[in-house]
Amino acid sequence: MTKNKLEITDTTTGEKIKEAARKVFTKKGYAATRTRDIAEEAGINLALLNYYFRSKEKLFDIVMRENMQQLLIGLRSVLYNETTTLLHKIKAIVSNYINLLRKHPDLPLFILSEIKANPDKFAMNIGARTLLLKSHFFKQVKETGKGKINPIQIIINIIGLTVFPFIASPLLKHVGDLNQKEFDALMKERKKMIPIWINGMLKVK
Amino acid sequence: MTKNKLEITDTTTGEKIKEAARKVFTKKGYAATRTRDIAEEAGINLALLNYYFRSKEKLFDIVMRENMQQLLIGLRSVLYNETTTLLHKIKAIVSNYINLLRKHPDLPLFILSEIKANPDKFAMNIGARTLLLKSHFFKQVKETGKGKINPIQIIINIIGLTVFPFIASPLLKHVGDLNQKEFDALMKERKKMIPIWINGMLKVK
DNA sequence: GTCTATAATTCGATAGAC
DNA sequence: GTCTATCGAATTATAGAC
Repeated sequence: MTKNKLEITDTTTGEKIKEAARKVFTKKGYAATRTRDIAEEAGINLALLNYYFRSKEKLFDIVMRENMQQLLIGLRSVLYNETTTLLHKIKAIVSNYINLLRKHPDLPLFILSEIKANPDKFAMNIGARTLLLKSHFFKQVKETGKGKINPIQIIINIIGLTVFPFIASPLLKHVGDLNQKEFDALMKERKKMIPIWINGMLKVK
Repeated sequence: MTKNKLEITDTTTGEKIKEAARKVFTKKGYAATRTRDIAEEAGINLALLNYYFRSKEKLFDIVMRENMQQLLIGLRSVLYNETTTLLHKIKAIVSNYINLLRKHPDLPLFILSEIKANPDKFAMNIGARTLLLKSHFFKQVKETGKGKINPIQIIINIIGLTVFPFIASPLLKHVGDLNQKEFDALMKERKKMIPIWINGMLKVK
């Protein structure tokens, strides 16, 4: 939730290639990406790409690892803070992720597609699981819902309400007849509304 | 919301190939799919696939068109029914889509990925837009929210809460430590809960 | 209609000069 | 480190026999 690694503009050749790879992979997915496109985007030669990263797959793994880290950076400090209210945490999570996704709208669809395409590669360390399940945040959700609602459902809703519009943006823009500016305004409004909606879910019934 | 075209088991060779193509395309995406895989899945030869459908892309277009239709079948009759309440419509939409997605969980991620990869190909007829915007359902959402809430936000939420868990299921199963059976139980529960949550959103604030 | 064999192309990766 | 040129594998598509 702090600094944005995806925006560092390093000038070394290796970094130039990685940034080009991130851009092309994220836009087209692993299978549809040609290493030639990455080389062109980076303004270097195809051979040089293999010189630096040995193979398409190794380059992909590095880029993807950094993408995942990007999404988790700062999350722990929010989830495990024992001095803030649940509502405060929800506001922080939603607001920070919407800010991030407005800068990198292709990220979630890309990551979820690649996880589905290769679940074993992302057979994540138990850490990702415990990060959520052992957190103070999770306890707060459980307590606030007090047996009336499965906390997992609330987690799904927070993430879904936040992330889904970016995943479906081409569709939403079309059926909702929205241009980029209007879409962006909707996302800004959601930063305010999602915590209110979630709060309602925790009290309903 | 009625019959399920994806489940028709036609015995003609053309249909066998189409069903195999749907299965492989949906699982792996267009770029990662090899026509050889489709042929093998269909139990026929690679040459025969081209004999029937001329090219990988033409076969894909046909399958995708049917997939999209599948998602819209029966929707019009719900959206334009002037005799049912808004809550009743929401229940019908959510329940029917969750039922469909439990049978075809890969469908949304596949379709949204391919739309993003090739937005021009899906430059849909104005029909898809007006189907929603001119509907009685949309009027009801607008009225019920009475200026306090943008109806588009509510639409996003209905679809997002319904579809997102299927898009993110590999991730959810991992971080939530859920097996398929538990995941399925959550989705069943959401059929009941989503209309309640949406109802809360329409009254809040 | 269905098959085997192969042409034609694309793409990841490497050899080798500078 | 960086380039040009090319190899070799994979893949779509087709030719031609049955």
